[in-house]
Amino acid sequence: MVTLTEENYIKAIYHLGKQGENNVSTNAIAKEMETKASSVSDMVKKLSEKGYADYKKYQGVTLTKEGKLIAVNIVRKHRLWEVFLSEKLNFSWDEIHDVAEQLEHIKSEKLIKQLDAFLDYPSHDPHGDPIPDENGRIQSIDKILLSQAQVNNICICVGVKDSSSEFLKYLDKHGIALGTELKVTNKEPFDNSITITINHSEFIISNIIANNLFVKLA
Amino acid sequence: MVTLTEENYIKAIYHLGKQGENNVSTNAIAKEMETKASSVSDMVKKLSEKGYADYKKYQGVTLTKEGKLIAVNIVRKHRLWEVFLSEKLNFSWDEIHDVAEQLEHIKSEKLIKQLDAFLDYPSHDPHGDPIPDENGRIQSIDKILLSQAQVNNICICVGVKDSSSEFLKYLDKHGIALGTELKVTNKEPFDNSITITINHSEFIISNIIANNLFVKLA
DNA sequence: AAATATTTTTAGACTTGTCTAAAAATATTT
DNA sequence: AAATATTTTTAGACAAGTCTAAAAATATTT
Repeated sequence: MVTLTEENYIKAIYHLGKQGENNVSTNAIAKEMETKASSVSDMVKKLSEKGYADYKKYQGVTLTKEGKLIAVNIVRKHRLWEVFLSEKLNFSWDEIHDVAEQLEHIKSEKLIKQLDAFLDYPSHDPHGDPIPDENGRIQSIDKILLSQAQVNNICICVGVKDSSSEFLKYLDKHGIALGTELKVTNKEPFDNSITITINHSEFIISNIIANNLFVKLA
Repeated sequence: MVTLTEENYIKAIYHLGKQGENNVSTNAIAKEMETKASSVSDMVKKLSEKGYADYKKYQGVTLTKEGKLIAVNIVRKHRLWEVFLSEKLNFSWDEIHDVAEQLEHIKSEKLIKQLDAFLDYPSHDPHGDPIPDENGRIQSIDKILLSQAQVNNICICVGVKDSSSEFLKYLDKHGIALGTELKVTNKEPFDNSITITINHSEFIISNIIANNLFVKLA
């Protein structure tokens, strides 16, 4: 049995360690979870004893195969619920996260299976992140940061790197959503700002924005 | 802030005390929650300190107005989720409860508001129990136990008293669902069994069944 | 109404997960 | 490579919620 707290630690290790591949430091986890390093030390020892993580004192922690499976399952649930909240209950980008964070811990295989079917087997969540399948497999798409696109490239917005409420609200305000098509009409070398055209109207976005928006080339 | 455990105790007191009106004994709560009386004693003291319950030592416990509001809100959430599971995710009567028991604790006003709208403001859950409105008001319907119906009464099934998995499966097997119309064709005084007709086919049900099925007169 | 049985409460212990403060290990400077 | 800084771990304490065992109150018998 995996407790709710354990699930949250496993999830944090998974995300901090790039899909659970990399080693993660105690402090990094403490920061992510807003707890103290001492609490992390205790928990990481526990996860290791339960076989969810490999851990040597002072050397950070990595998820085991079993730990990764748990993590990917939580991610699957989280993202399916995000689709539900967005598509069926009209939640906006920035309202989704907190609720999905609670819903992801509901335990019922059937629930997720049926929800998946009800939503017609979505492949990506509203932030453009891929939804792992029942076996934990993740299918990713060819995406680049908008800042890496070239002048005259035509791109489609497929995801965000920063999913903070502020950033999502910014995008909303400027009419940028998943699926929005845009053209890069200029890149300013001085401050790395980018001029883009959406629906024949042109505007300038800062490098910071361009660095947090994933697009694919059309 | 109401903890998950507190919510569960409040809910138990509410149900055991007939919509929170009656006084409930420590032992009754312990039995319902599958804990020990000593744990109940502690918690009931805490609920009373927090203003959710009135409690005098050795005299049992009653919900305050505030406690009742919390309870009715949980009931509302529980029943809305039951409708969702049943109507949208094709859960059967007997699979619903466990999952709804988890979902009822998710905290988000907006979630419940939107879910209510998404389900088109249902008035009753799949077991026939009324769904309290946003202000906690419960609208009940004129229902009687099937055992109280008279010979030749034509009735519509509107709810169950016992919602155990076994009972619900029994009903399913015999083609009895909410909304099913049936006619009482005979009552046997010896064992209080009842003969009913559904769709022109007649069969006999025991007094135990008739005592757990709510109907309204057509 | 005394004796017995049942219910309820208290006291003290245990678990999970948290914290602070101090000690130990590792990293970085100089 | 010694000194300093940072990270991580340990030790001990605390809160929530649970339990067992014993004491106190209430209910039921006889």
